[in-house]
Amino acid sequence: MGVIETAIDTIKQMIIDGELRPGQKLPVEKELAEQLGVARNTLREAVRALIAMRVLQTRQGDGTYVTSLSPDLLLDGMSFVADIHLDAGAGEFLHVRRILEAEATALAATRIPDADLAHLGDLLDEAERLPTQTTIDHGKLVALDQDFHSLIASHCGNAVLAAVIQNMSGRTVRARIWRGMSDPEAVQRTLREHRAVHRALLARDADRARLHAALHVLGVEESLSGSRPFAGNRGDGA
Amino acid sequence: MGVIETAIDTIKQMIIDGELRPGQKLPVEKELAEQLGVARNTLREAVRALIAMRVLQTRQGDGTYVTSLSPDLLLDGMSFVADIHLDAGAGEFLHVRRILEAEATALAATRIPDADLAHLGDLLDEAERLPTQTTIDHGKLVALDQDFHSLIASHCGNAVLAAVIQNMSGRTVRARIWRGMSDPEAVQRTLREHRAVHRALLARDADRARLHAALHVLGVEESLSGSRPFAGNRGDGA
DNA sequence: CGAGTCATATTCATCGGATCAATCATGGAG
DNA sequence: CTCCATGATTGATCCGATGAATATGACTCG
Repeated sequence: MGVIETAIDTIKQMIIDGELRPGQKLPVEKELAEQLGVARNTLREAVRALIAMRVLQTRQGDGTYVTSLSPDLLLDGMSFVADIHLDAGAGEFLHVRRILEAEATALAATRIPDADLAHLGDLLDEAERLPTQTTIDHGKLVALDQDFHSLIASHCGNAVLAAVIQNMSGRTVRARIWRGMSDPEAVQRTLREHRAVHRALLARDADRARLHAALHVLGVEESLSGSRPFAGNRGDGA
Repeated sequence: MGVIETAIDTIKQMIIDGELRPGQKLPVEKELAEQLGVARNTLREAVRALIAMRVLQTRQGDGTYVTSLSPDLLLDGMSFVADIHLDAGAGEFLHVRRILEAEATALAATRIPDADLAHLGDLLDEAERLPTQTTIDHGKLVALDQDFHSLIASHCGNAVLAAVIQNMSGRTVRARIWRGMSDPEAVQRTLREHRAVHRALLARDADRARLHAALHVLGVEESLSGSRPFAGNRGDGA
């Protein structure tokens, strides 16, 4: 195994063993490099890898710190994975999202505060006020959609579950889904499904919430796979 | 944003845009560095970060290549996240695993080939033959456990789902779970649950398989949270 | 002519050092 | 005591050099 890989694993193990704790400052580059027996430049590449996976964080002029290591932070690299598989694996990601989101919505039914339920209603109101005749403001719709699902997931009582859902469909995927809804009717149907989920949550009915959430994601899956094979096949060219 | 972050995102975007495809060779370090307008060492740190997330792969003396980008490859960094949260968030990871594994097992009930069903039976036979009286071979049990669940998940027909499940509990987590089973009875119970899942799969009964899989993971959750608060609290010392 | 072998070139891996930039700590001025 | 300037600390970026692994092409031998 390469020197850098070894350095990465050593630092990882120091964290797993509790030798390095969240928020703690690491030794300065020069010192840590000597401690691990590698050159400073080599250590930097190891640290850089851990920064990329949100394990470490550096502040120039100050030092290098261990992040909070919270699941939502560490799992947010997954959205890139989802983005890469726009073409082939989008359906598989959506299927996982359907499974998780159904359960998370059911869990949220008995956990989400009234204030946030009201806020969900506001989001739906805002989405429905957007003009859907000719020019659909996809950017705004995507943002509202993301807020809607994100707010529900965040109240499922499980931070890991919420984080995985959040990252199961990255920005690119979500944007593409809404962009595919050139048909205003499809947009309306999606908003109706959101309403149904909201009503189930208002009734604090976990089973109904689960069903409507699953149905909603399933609708997206089917609209992607079956309906319009013409949508966006730009092939491989530029 | 830093120079390196920019370089990372640029390469990422090149992949998302299809400019770089799986298996394709990147320009040599010197050339790519000039193309991105950074020093070679800086580019190396960007490449190193992408290597850490399994997006790129280098072969000394040959070049740098884009990996297959398959979900199981890209998602396997998640196991480290699970390993980090041994103490606090183990239950939350297990809950997600329960949700996903129940569904994956149900899906596998109608998809797994007969040959693999037989192989599952062999794994269970082998586990039951292990002596459980005094010295429990945890390493072997962990390996068999991992093989059992992994084989089922791999036949759910969804590579993303299988990959997420696979990484939802890393090696460290799984080892700790089994190590916690100092009671031979707990081991026996776990093996009985495996048998139940296997029987449901043999009967090609998706509903039964889903229930038994969920119950199995739930049992692990409950044994971790409720039963023995004395287990392994070595605190923060060495 | 074909297969195996070896020298060479290419490429990444690692290292050490140099310079710049951001932040912090210290001490003095008001 | 507060505010600000200055130097010290630390990471960011860059450059160049050497080592190690691989591929490529030429060469030899059968």
